[in-house]
Amino acid sequence: MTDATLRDVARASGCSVATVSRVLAGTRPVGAETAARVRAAAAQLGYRPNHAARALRSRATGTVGLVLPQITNPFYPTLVRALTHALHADGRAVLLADCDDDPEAEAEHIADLLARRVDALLVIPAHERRSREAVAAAAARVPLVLMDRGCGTGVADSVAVDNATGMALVLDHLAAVGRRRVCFIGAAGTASAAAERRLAYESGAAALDPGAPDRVLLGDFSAEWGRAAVDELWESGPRDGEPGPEGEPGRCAPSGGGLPDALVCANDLIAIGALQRLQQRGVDVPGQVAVTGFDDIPMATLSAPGITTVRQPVSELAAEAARLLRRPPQDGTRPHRTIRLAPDLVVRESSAARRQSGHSARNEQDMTAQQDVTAQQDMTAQQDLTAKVEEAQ
Amino acid sequence: MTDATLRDVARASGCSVATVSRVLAGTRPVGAETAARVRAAAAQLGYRPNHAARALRSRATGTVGLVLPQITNPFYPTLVRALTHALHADGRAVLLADCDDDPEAEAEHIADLLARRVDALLVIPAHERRSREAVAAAAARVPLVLMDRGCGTGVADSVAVDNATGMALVLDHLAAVGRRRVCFIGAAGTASAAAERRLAYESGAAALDPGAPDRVLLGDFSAEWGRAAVDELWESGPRDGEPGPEGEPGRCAPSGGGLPDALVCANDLIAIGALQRLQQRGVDVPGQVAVTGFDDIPMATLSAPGITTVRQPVSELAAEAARLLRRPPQDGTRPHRTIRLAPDLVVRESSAARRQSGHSARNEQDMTAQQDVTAQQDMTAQQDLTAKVEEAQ
DNA sequence: GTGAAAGCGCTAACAA
DNA sequence: TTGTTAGCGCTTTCAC
Repeated sequence: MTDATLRDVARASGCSVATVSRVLAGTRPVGAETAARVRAAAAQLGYRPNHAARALRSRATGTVGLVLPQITNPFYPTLVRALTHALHADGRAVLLADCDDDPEAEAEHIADLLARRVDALLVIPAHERRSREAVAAAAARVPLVLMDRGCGTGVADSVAVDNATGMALVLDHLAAVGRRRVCFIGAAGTASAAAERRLAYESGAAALDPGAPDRVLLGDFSAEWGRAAVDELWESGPRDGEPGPEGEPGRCAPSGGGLPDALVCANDLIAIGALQRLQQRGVDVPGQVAVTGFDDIPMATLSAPGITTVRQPVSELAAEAARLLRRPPQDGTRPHRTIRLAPDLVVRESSAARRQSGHSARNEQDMTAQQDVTAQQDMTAQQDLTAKVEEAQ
Repeated sequence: MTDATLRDVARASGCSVATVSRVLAGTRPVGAETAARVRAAAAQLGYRPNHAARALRSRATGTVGLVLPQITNPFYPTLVRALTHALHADGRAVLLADCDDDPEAEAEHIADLLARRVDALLVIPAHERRSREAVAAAAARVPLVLMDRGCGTGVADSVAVDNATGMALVLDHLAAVGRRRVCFIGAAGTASAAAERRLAYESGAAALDPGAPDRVLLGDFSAEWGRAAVDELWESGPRDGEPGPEGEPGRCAPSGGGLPDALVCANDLIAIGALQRLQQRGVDVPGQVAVTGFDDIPMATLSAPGITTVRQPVSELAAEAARLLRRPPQDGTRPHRTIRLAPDLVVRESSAARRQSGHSARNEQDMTAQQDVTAQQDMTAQQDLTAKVEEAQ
């Protein structure tokens, strides 16, 4: 049994295909009675518009391409979920492409999606530099929004978490629970998350301790690195009490000797690895050392103790991306928008104040430091005015 | 600048659109020289076929719908990755829909995907019973493969892990490392994973201990439940040494008293919750109690100790699903295929042999020897010899 | 082996 | 407000 077409509906309702099209697409005003008749006939025949025909004619597929570096990155599923929901709410379907962190695969996927005539693209670039060419080329053809990561300057609109604010929330919190000897375990490189979080730490940590900004260890965004960093600190770092030698920058170089009382990790994976290795070494978390993460991936709740972290405003990020894609196509080269949304701090046991040394059996008490909604909007608006924003180098 | 069309290529290469189409689609034999000329012209113009037009004409979109209950379920990202790769290798694009565990949303997404003329559907049903209607209706219109979960009998082809084999691997392994007093922490309900894993435990555990098949606790597939189950066992269960009262079925009812020396969990989330609560109670894992999971989600590696678990053969599952979708459409009502693929056991520290136990398999003795803080490696390679199917990775 | 022509189902001009 | 007409870019008969 073949599907009903517009013509079938037209015949059944006794009017022309054009009228039926107008009723069903809501493009033009149509007489109430006719409209009713058309709708009845359509329902009766179980009419389903053929998107392929519609796409061919109207040059719009109602489809958005979503290009990810690796869906197995633990932060992305949440984001993908929010994005698909936001886009489906707009009546758009989502074509998914996973690039396996390979910029060449990414370029191919982008080309394929373009050939499939997606109306727009949402891209989390696989590589800060090597993704740029393909992304820029695509952005010239369809509306394109970069998410989470950047890929050079002035390529396209972008939406991401405000890393600086997030890091500031962490540092404020650590100060409030009396931590001073903080140390940053981050990721090397110039990608936005790595660089911005590191810079935010370096500029904010001085408020806790003059030596803190120099206590920085850089690796990558993995649990493996979190473990290694703790080993580095606890093995080659100066012992508690004895004044340490002046360390090189890039190593953890406590100005007054002693081990850190808080590890600020650039993401949750690092934090999980660090936490794990601390526990294996018999270090009490949070009793002796607090540990914080970034992103609030599902695992951050599941570890024991749960990890204090910065929750990315996933729904808002998705909504903002969807909004950018809804905007009418550009007349000429309007400057790109860079939208940064303020995150929340989620306080869990890994950063509890020292006296309540942590084996509270209740793991689920996430205390969300609720961020003022107005402030967040202001943040957005403010950034909107700054049309062009340079990536931190 | 508008895209080049077939006509453009035809003009540039001095032949008809039909010929160009045949060259580019490879549908019919074409003179070698003409073909070369066409290809050159196409490349020169940067020709990209318009999929919408192609779809309209050939009634095939080259697109597959992937319908998920919740992409945030930690097992799915890996599966989605494998599926998209397998499908992209076939030149198909993937339309993604996330249903938020809601069968009604699922039905809508399926209808939408059908309206968008997907060539086929891949569905992980949100609900064993309530997904059935929409799935069956869709299966009547396009090739449809169920993955991971079922939804009633005889609805469509399906591909899933062989839960029975997986559970048998776990029980064999526990026997080999000298565990006898095993207890199952599973999920209630009739959904395939829940029911099959439970049944496999019940029929396989007797080999370890006559009372084992009755030691079954049922909740859901969450870490929360894993924690609760441990509380139930350690609080209301009989103390070590004292003979316990005959317990009701559904509770853990050790026939000879005493706490379990191994917790067989129906998935990794339960295992993570159980492990966590055991540690909070000061129970040594694996010293006193072994813990095993199922699925091998990323978190299973990240916990300390790493969790011994059953790794789903994700690439093979994806390949098999893609293969089913490639098959030509059915003539009449051929019976549906149900494909079950054997998984591997991944031995990690959570089930290491106790040092005092004298007679364990060689593998596990090696394991024990390596079990210091730095031994974090999966023992997959060795176990592969025991497992019934080798991974093609 | 190649070309001409006829649509796939729909929307957008242009008339009425 | 409604109908008529012309395609969107492609594949696929059918001729040659």
